[in-house]
Amino acid sequence: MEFSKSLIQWYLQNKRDLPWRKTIAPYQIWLSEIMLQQTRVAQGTPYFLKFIEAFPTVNDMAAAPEEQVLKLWQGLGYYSRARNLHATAKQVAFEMGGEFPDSYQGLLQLKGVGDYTAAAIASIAYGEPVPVVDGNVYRVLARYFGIETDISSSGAKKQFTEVAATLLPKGRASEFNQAMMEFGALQCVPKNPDCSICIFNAECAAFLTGRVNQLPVKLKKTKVTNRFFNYLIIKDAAGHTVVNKRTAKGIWHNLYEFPLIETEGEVSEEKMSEIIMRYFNEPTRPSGTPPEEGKATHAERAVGFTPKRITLLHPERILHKLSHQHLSIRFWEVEAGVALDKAISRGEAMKYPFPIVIYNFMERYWALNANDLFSANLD
DNA sequence: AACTCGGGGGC
DNA sequence: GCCCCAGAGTT
Repeated sequence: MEFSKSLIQWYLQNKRDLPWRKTIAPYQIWLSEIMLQQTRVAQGTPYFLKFIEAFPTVNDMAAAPEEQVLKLWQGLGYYSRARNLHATAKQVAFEMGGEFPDSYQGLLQLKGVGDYTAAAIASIAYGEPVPVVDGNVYRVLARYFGIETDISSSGAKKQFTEVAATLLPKGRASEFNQAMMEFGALQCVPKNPDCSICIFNAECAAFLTGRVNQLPVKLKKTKVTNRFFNYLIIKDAAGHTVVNKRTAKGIWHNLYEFPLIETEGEVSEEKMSEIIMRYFNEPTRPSGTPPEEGKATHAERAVGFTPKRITLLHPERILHKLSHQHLSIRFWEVEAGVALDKAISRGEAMKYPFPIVIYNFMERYWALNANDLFSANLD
C-alpha cells in the first residue's frame, strides 16, 4: 500500500481526541496552530480551552486589550506569538469583516503565520492541498527516506516540503497533514521509538539500516548566555509595590516585572545590598535628558526614597532556564517607609501579565508572611 | 544564514 | 545535562 494510504489508515485508528479537532473553523484552527508552535499538545491544550472560553470568536479577541491576551498567555512562552495573535485578530476583525483569508497565500500575510501555520490552516480549514513541514514531518520523512540533510540548514525546508508535496494525496490534505504530525508525535518519536510495532518497519530506510537514532540530522546548537537578575519587591507604607512594563526588545517584551537590577555576574549578598541602596539614592535624571540605553528611567524606578530595610527573600538563587538564556534570579524586599504614588496593591499587581518565574514567586511570597519564608520550600 | 524568542517534559 | 516540542520574525 502506498505511504499516504497506510499513514491515514494508521491515523484514523490512533488519533487523539483533541479539542481543535472538533471543528474546521479557521479561527479555532488558527488559534490552536499558533499555540502549538514549538509547544507540546499537553502544554498548549489548557490554554486553548481558556482562550476559546474567553474569546469565542475572533471579534471577541480583537475587542480585548493586548494585556488581557498576554495575561491569558502567561506561562506559555514565546510571547511574540500572543502579541501577533492579538494584532492579527484585530486585522481580521476590523479590516476583513471577521473572515480569515481563504487561501495559503492569503493566510501567509498574517502576523505570526509562517509557512507551516499557513499550510496547516489552509489544509485543515479549507482542504487546500499544501503540505505542512514541522518537526514531526522532518523526523518522519528523514527516517522513512533516509534523508541526511541537516534540518537546521537553509535548504532543508524546501527539500522536505517538496518530498511531502509528492506524498500528499489530493483531496485528503487535511487528514494527511494531521496524520504526519500525529505519527511523529505518537509513533515516530524523537528518542527510542518502538519500531517493532511500526507499520512502516518493513520499508523505513532508517530502521532497515539501523539509523533511527541518527535521523534526522540536526547540527546547529543554540548557545546559552548566563544573566543575573535582582528583582526589587518594593513594600511601601501601605504595603503596596511597584511593577514596570518591559518595553525594550528582548525576552518578555510587554510583560511586567519588578524594578530590576541586572549584574554582570554573581554578586555577594552584602555587595548587592549596597548596590540596591545606591540605586535608590542616585540623583534624579535632569528633565529633558534621554534615558541611558537599557537603563530604567526615573519614573520606572520609583526612586525618591531611602530604603528603610533591604531583605533577601530567598537564600538560594532561583535558576530559570530558557532555551538560550540561563537566568539566576534573586528577589529582594525593599521597605520604603513612606507611601509611594506609583505603588499598587498586591492584588492589583497579580492581574498583570508576568513571566511565569516571577508570577510563581509572587504567589508563594505573598501567600506567606516574612517569617515563614526561609523555612518554606520555594523550589 | 544566523540569532532571538519560553517554558516544560522525557530520558 | 541535553534535546525536542503542530515555528516565526529580525538582523
